[in-house]
Amino acid sequence: MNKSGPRRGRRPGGPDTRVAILDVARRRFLEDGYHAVTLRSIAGEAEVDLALISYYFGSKKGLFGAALALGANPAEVLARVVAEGDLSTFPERVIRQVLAVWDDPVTGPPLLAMLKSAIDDDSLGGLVKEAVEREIVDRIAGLVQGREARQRAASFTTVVAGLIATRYLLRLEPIVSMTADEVVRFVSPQLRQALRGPGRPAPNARPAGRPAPSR
Amino acid sequence: MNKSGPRRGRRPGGPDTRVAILDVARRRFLEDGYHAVTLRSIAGEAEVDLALISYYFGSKKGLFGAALALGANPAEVLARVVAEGDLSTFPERVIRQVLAVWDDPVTGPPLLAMLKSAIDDDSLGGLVKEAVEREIVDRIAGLVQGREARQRAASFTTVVAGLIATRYLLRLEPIVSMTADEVVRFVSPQLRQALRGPGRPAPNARPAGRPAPSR
DNA sequence: CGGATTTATTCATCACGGACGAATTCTAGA
DNA sequence: TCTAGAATTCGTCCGTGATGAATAAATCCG
Repeated sequence: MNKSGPRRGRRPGGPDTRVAILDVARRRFLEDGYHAVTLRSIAGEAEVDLALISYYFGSKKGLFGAALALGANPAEVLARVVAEGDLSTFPERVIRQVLAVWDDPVTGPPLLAMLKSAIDDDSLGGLVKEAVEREIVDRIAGLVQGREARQRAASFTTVVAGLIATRYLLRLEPIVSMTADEVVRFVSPQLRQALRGPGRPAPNARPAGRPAPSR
Repeated sequence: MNKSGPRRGRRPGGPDTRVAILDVARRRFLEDGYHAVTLRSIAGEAEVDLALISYYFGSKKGLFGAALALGANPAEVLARVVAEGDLSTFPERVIRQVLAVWDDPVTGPPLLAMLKSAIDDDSLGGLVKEAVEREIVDRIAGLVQGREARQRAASFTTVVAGLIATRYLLRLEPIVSMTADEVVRFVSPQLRQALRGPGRPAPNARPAGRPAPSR
């Protein structure tokens, strides 16, 4: 009966609400993906009023961004891989590292969620694109050093992107069910080939043969 | 004031409603992507009552599936590519075909939208995944014929997926700005390598060096 | 200490989207 | 012609993200 007590207004105690929300949000987003998660469910789980989310983060996207800003950026991972070992084993090391990170149940889902949301939201996509260009392609290009380094680095990135796309985004068989060793065995030759680059630069020399099927 | 006339009920004339809906739906989905399109807007544009969509297709997803079942499926494209020419030029032909379709301002965007939609909705992703496995991987596997054909076909698919992911999904430089010829030059070696497969099966032989960074 | 201000919280709604069920009317088949 | 089913419309439900007003605690400042 007691309709009582102060209902509205600030509740006593320190405002750790913000981090509570962020905490729950991060976990939920990474578990279930952006669209599947509802703000109400986050608010409920964090034992917080729905409006507080808007209050602190403005919008669902804002919350998502804030939640993802925490930890796990791929650039560091690459940096580590690049740093250790020499160029001859680079492809294998990259694949193993990619698999280690993406297969890991704690680091994988965040990356996946980030990637997915970057894909369906163009503004986020732009950020990812630039980060990848700057932190990955340019870095690899610096490594390979030779003519057409940037294109070769990009080819390399393309193959890695394909691996990620098929194994984690699309979950394509038989890629998904391959062991790490198998993936290394089947994919590293392509990476190596990419680094090596196409045979002769052939700036405009078209030896003979077909003049490139004109379309 | 005449509130009049028969309002409810079946309207006279042949029921071409179903295809009308499908028509609009297809275009809209491919233009704007799954989430951005609302059933109400489709109904409006098709000059049809909202409930008719449920009536005919059950749900939004049902409509999406039905809309995509129509035409422009990549399987046919592959089939055409596979049919003509011999295996030695297969990689180049695939790349050129992929570029032709995805760069085309009329066929490209639809595919892109479809892909994006499939990525952020898992149930749709499942459909795409199965289609790709069945129509692409298995088909290529049938072509290459040899040991580990399926894995080699999958590797091939991975490289193609990478190309699509970087050039169209992520729009990564310098991939996006390459001409078709450049793409062919830089990517086809990897495709060829993928078809060839890794050198020796090497079931458990690990030459020497480090025993694969254990984690 | 005591008001004024800022910060945190709750409640009440809004507008919109998808889905459904009941009612209605037309078409087709016996 | 009578009747079963197909096609169509309306009204409504429920869940979603977002926002504004009201309220109360915390903080600042003299």
